[in-house]
This record gives sequence, C-alpha cells and structure tokens, in this order.
Amino acid sequence: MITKPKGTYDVIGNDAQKLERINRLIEYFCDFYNYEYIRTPIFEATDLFHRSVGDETDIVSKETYDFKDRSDRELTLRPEGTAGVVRSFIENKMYGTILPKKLWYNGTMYRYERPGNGRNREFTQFGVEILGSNDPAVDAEIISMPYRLFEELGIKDLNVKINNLGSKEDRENYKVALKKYLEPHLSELCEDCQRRFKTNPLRILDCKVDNNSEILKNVPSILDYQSEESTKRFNKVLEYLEYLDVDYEVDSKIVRGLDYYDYTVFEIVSETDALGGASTIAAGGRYNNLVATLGGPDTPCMGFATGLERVMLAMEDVDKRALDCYIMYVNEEEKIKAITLAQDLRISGVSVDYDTTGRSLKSQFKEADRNNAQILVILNSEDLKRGLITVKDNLTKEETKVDENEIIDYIISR
RNA sequence: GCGGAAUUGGUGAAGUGGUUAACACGCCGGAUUGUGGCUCCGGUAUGCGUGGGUUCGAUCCCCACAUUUCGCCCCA
Repeated sequence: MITKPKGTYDVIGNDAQKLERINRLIEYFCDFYNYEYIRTPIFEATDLFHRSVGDETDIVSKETYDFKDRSDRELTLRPEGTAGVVRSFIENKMYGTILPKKLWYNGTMYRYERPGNGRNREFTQFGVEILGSNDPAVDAEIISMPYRLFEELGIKDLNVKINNLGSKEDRENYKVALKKYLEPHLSELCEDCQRRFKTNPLRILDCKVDNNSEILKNVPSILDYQSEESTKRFNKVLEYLEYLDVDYEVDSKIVRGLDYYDYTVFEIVSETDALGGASTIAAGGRYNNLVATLGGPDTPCMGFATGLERVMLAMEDVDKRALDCYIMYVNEEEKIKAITLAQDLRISGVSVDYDTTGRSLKSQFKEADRNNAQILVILNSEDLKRGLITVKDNLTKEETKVDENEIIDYIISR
C-alpha cells in the first residue's frame, strides 16, 4: 500500500468540518476588516527566502524544500507567506496604489521538520499583511483580528505575548549590552546558547534550557534600550490594545525566529491541553525594512500568520451540519420519485439525500438520524397512485400526507 | 538532526511460541412480510505496520525499516 509522505496528512471527518468552519470565518472576517485576497505561488526563487527570512535562520538554513527544475532554476517551496506577498507587492508595483494595502492569504507552507502534534511538513497558514502604514493602530488591528477570530472559534485560554524589538539601531545597542552582560556567565549557559552568543544572541532570551537560570532572570531588557520614539510608539500600541479589550502581556523575551521583524512582535498562545507543546497558534510582527531589503521603496508593514492545524487542535469538535430532508423509498417506482424529488428540492435550496446502498427501510431511518435530517419524506407506492406523499417532522414525529404538487412548497415552508 | 515509547478489523482495545485471535462500540440482517431510534438474536480480522531472521511452528522472540507519538531543537 502506498501511504502518505511523512509529515503530510488528510483532512477528513471532524477535522474537515472544523476546517470548513475556519475557512468560512476567515472569509467573513477579512471581508469585514476590509482585506483583499491574494494568492502567490507555492514555490518561489530560493533567493527570495534567503534575503527575506534570513540565511542564518533555522527555517532557511535547514528546513526548506529546495529543488531545481528542468532548466536548473533554484526554487524553494515557500516556508512562510510574507516573503511571497512582499515580492508580489513590489513586482506588481502595489506601492504606487492607494496605501495602505491590506491583503490576506490562506495556503499551504512547507518546512522539512520533525513532525509532531501540530507540526507537519506541509501545513496551512492563514495570514494578513498591511503594507504602507506605520500607525500603531495597524499593530493593534493585526493583533486583535486573529485574537477575535480565535474567540469566535471558541478557543479557550487565549493570551497575547508582545514585545518591542525597536529599530535596527536599537537592537544593535541592546545586543552590545546583552553580550556584555552574558560574557562573564558564558560557561554557565547551554551549548546551543554558547553558539547563539556569536550568531544571534537575541535568541538566547527564549532558550528553554536556560530560561529558569538566574543569569537569564536578571538579563537586561530590550525595552530599556529603545529610543524615545520607539518606546512612545510601543506604548501607543498597548494603549490601543487596551481599548480593543485584548488580553496581553508584555514579554521582553519574545524575539521570533525570522530576521525581518522589527518594532512590535507578538505571539498568540492558547494553553489548551490538545496543543501539547505547540501552544503558539499565531504570531507576527512589524517588518518596516523588508520591502526595501527586497528592492522596493521604504514601506512600513505589519502582518501575522496562524497555523490552521494548530487552530483545529485547539478547537472543540464541530457538529455536522444538519440535513434538511431525507427521502426514503423501497421499490424502483418510489426510487425514481425519490431521485427526481431530491433534485427539485436541491434546486429549491433544500439540502437533501437518500439511500444508494439498498438499505432496508429501518436502516434508512437510522441513516436519516445519522445525518440529523429535519424532515423525512417517506415514499409509498399506494400513496403515489393517489398523488400523495408522506412527510414526517423528525423532531415532533408528526406525520402528514401532502399533495404531490405542493410537496416542494410544503417542505420549504417548514 | 538526537533520545524515549508505540504500531492487532471501521473504531476502542484484550491476548498467546502451536487447532476456530477475547470483549465492547459501530455497521449489516432478522424478530417487526413498508415507519426507525428500546430490546433480543445472528453476521461482521484467511489476519496482528513492512521486510528479513531464529524455530518443527511466530501476531507473540531478534534485527532492520516505515509510520505515529513524547521530549530536545525550532516554530504556525
């Protein structure tokens, strides 16, 4: 038997119902928040991710699906959505249109990782990007929108962790101070952190091994190394979040693994058991320099992305949608009536189904209940001869015989 | 990439080096010859992740691989 590739999965059963619900809600939200849909390619030039996400990041250095096509082009399956959107923004000269540009996407991403609970090699991210505004209200919207979406989906124990990375200059100043502080304690840190000290000292902050050590508890905070303007801006973001009733917590150790972030970064966390160790269900931040880095004009931007597989894990099961009508029959004459009546009802906007496996009438009743059918139509040759059809309300169990010519109107009126 | 655990029908699972692989749910059928959801009765894995090996004989022992899962790493 051929099985699915490692790290992929089929969305079936209740997961499929959850995903349908999520996707419907996403469209609804994006419409009301005034975002435009964008779809970009699933593979892009390898270089795009090296220049945006960063050569040195784990995602790019060891998790991408890279390949050459038949003309030896270097291509990569997208490991995240922002790079492609920004590339499209520049390539299609959207910076010349009315700004800000508010875009949303929802698609599969690929990372060659060890699969686990809420972690797959092919996974789905929904994300939005606001390009061309540095207003703190944008930051607040980018955080509050997914927060409200998750609330609407019934996800419990939501919390936003937020931090301010500041400008590149602010970060450089902080890195100097951080290194100065850590230097004497270097031998006390874990191996990974000793390596990070050279490559990316900020990442030591969210190390899980050393997190409880005295050294990291007393580490200088990045928030103390911000310019006045940056701090002022961050406080405004927090103020707006208060107004929007978002439950947040400033955490100066949130750094994120993608190089393009600056100023506001955040994670939305749910402590639901089903998520296990994968409690971050959405994350994002500002990337005011990315458009320029990729060759476009200076354009301040912010966005977030959420992993739908994790959202599904955090959700309660979704009830199957009820079927309006189930039609029952036994002989061929009745069956013909069943399939034609079903078609007429479906065209009239009534959801209908009927048996196609030769079940007994008894089993057809069971099948109707499994489908949570509201109305049962029980066809009977004797009745049909007199132009009548039996309709049973599956809640009240009331049964009536209706004239064949009025059956559709009768069912619609129920 | 590193370390641990698991893998038996549609599902949850018991089980033993040797005839027919428990039990439960589900599903199908019957009692009820065209009105169910209760009850009772019956049916429902030629197979125990895959490939090797040990053995007279393996689902059960050994090895490898795959997949899943937990932790590390990282992240959505």
